[in-house]
Amino acid sequence: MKEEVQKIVAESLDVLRRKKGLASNSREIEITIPKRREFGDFSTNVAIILASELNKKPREVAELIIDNISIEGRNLFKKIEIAGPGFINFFINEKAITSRLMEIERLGENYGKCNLGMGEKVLVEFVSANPTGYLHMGHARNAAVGDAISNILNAVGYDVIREFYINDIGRQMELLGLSVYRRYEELFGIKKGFPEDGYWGEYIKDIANEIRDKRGKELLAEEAFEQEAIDYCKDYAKDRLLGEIKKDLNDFGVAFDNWYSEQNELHKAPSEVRGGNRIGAIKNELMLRDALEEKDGALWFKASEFGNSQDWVLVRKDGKPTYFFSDITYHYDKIKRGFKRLVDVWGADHHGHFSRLLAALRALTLNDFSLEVILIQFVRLIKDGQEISMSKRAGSYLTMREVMEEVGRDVMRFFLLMRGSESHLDFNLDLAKQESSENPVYYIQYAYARIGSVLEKAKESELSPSKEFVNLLSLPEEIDIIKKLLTFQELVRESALSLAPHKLVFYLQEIASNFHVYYNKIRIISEDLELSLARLYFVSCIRTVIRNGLRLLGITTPERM
RNA sequence: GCGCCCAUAGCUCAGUAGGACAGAGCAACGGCCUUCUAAGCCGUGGGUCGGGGGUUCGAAUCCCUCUGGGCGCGCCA
Repeated sequence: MKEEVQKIVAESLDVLRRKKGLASNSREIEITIPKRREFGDFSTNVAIILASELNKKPREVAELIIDNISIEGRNLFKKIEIAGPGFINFFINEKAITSRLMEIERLGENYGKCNLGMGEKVLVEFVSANPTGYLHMGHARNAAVGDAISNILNAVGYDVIREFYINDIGRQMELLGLSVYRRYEELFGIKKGFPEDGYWGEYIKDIANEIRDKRGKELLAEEAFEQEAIDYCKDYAKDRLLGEIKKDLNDFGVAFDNWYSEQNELHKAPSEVRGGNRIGAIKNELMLRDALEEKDGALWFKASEFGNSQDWVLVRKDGKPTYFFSDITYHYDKIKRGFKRLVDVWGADHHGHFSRLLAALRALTLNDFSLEVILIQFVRLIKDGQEISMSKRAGSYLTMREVMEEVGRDVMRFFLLMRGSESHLDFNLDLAKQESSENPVYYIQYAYARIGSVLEKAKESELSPSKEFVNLLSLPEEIDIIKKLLTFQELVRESALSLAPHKLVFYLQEIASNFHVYYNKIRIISEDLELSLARLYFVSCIRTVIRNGLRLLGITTPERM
């Protein structure tokens, strides 16, 4: 509807341009929905903007624009006003509004979708947690946001691939293996001292126990020969923990299209580019571009020559590549796989990584791509009004699974999506556990279920929603809700453009609230048959929007509550 | 020290490609179930948009500066 208003104003400007030779402005005409009812359904500031260019008074310009609006345009509006410093306010005809319900009904599940992305491939990488422990609430937030963004991008016409990068090689994995092995030794009374920067969590002991149950004391070895045993522990623990991660995410309702193993894809897989493995190929590429330098026995990327603040090590003294190097190769590979648009969801503590990664990709002379990184701020868990402290290394943290079991998947997803990613998020366990109106998830789901219940009731009396009488919908509540329903498509687009699912959350809360108010005030099924049919049609459209919105967030829509 | 993020009602946060008297939820208090689900609704209060400058017809939104928080600045990831 907004586009139509925009078009009408644009046409008027065209006419003016021809008649009066007004200076053309290439700027897009801004149409907004005013906050205040007195300012109409749509408003534009073009007259104010143009006034200074034309050296006329804004209100005079506004009058000219209004005078040249087409007949067709006039039919859409009930009233057009000039207000304040020169805003033009448009008031839409009620009939034009109610008839739009048909579009919602016709599109059904597709209402809200569009073809903005035109089928372009997008790779959304998220969670990508190291398989060294259980997922915690930070990962959960990352998962909820990454998944919702994927859904939203998909809805606006992108071809989305969800990918999880498995960091299954490197120092942290070595530490994991060693930690498990030391715990294993302890089971046989051998105490060699636990690595200070190892993994201290209780789950390491559990894994050690499992290994003992499987292999007995077979793995015990003299210090000089223990590497093989440590490797075994490492692989065993990795498989175990990755299995847990996959299970958690699956139970959370996140389905990755691709699990990308660093070890298999970057170290083992041969490179398509110039022989060797992928990571080796990147080294060659960077060498050719004179971006590398040997120093102190390590290999450095001269990032400072590519716009970053300092140089970084790519290959350690011991010959092993750093995480940075792997990540460069990984992102290079993403682009080579045909993705021109990359979206990464990271924990906020990784923000420093972004510019150096860009510098490296630039050094590789990759230009035709975009990398958008969503930095997720931390989650604080609040229980009994108190913050629960968490430390991954020490192993003292509430896992994603524990919280999910306590509050349920829908509540968890919703709470994690309630805030903008750049805001710290307080996850209030006390509120999350409440099954009442104070819990916003239930509030929205309840609106959905209530509508379903009304439709059921109607069915019993053999009434079914009908578009035939939508013109009877004339209460201000009805008109207002329909107007809001009609902004859904644009809202989805906006959420996609800003990669911000929380906008959808707020929208759904408003729609649900509007419906509950309406429900309490207005009888849907009444003596008036035609009006009843129209209202049933109306509420079923509300239900469609709530359903489509919740689906994008990955939240279920229970038929009964 | 340098860099990034944040600061809006008692609490948790929306609103930031500038727009017309600043919003929601929670918390507090008082009401509403013989009528389509009370996981609901109605009513009441509550803010120098961290401080100070600047740009603009117009600033919570843009620029500068200060203050107070969080995070980063590894041959960890």
